[in-house]
Amino acid sequence: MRHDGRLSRMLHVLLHMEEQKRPMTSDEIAGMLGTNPALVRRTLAGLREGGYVVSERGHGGGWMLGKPLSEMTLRDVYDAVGAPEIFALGLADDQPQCLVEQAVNMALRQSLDEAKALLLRRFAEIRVSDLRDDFAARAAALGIIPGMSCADA
Amino acid sequence: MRHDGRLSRMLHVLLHMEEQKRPMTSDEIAGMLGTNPALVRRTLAGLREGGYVVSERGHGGGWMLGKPLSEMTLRDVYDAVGAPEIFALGLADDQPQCLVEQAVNMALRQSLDEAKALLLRRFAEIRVSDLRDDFAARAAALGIIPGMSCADA
DNA sequence: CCGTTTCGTAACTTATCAAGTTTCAAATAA
DNA sequence: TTATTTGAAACTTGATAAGTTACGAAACGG
Ligand code: FES
Ligand code: FES
Repeated sequence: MRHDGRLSRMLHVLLHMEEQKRPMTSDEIAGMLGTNPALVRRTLAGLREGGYVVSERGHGGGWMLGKPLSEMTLRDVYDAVGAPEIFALGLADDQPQCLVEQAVNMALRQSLDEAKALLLRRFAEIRVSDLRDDFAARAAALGIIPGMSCADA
Repeated sequence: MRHDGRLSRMLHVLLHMEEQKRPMTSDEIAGMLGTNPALVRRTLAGLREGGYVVSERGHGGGWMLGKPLSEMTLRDVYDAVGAPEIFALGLADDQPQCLVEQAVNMALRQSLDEAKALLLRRFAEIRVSDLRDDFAARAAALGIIPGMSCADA
């Protein structure tokens, strides 16, 4: 199944945004992600509504962090990109007449809901700044100087 | 995102199959599920390989259970339908050069893997016969006679 | 044997939706 | 004014589960 990479992409962008003190344009970000600026605007628009980033138009404009990475959890970002569907697995029919199918749905829903709750709980425990810190620690251990490392950027 | 209903559908079929002692044709099953016989054959083929159902061709042929529902778990059925992708959420790039993106991937993978492990553990704990029992108990409590209740069937 | 039923399988079409693309208006700064 | 950059709408593309069509093979009845 085709998957939804919005959360993944936005986390990547936020981390790079912190490194750059200046505003980043949608074009720059699109180049980084290997995608296009319209998609970047579309997706970052959600983060702007939550105050996680701010945008400015015109000369010297672009996108900057709206608050420190330590004040955003993965859950916040997940919600900001529209709380996309988590599971590819689904029910054949949400409101079936068939009592047998209702029993199937009930059991599957319960297991899926548990897994979803666990995932969102984990997301709420992880600050975006934790990703940066983990990364910095690992890079330091390898003797690598942190920073942009993408061929596209 | 479009979701994968194979597990859900196959559980539904297995439960109905137990009620009927005679073989059920792909056409009957397709009518039940509101789908078509080719899809039924395609999906049940996986269950046949695991011995969960058996099929017979020709006059009076069709599909029957290959073992009792108490000897199949949801995990077994999940595997038999091809262990489909569980998550709609995915990574933008599985093997990125960018160290920042690697950090994002690592964090997301860990959370997703935990949720997946929990889900599959739950699936392994639930026997298909448990669904039938739950259903029967609830139906009895409501004073409903268990059996086919689908308008299509 | 022959005709019917039913699965087995492959090839093709459809529906869906995130992602990609195009386009232009509006705002901002030089 | 002119160049830059976001904002937003409309449209196309790509991927794939599901749906469809078609025909062969097997089993059975007569
Ligand atoms: S995209 Fe992360 S380093 Fe360029
Ligand atoms: S499909 Fe379950 S009762 Fe008909």
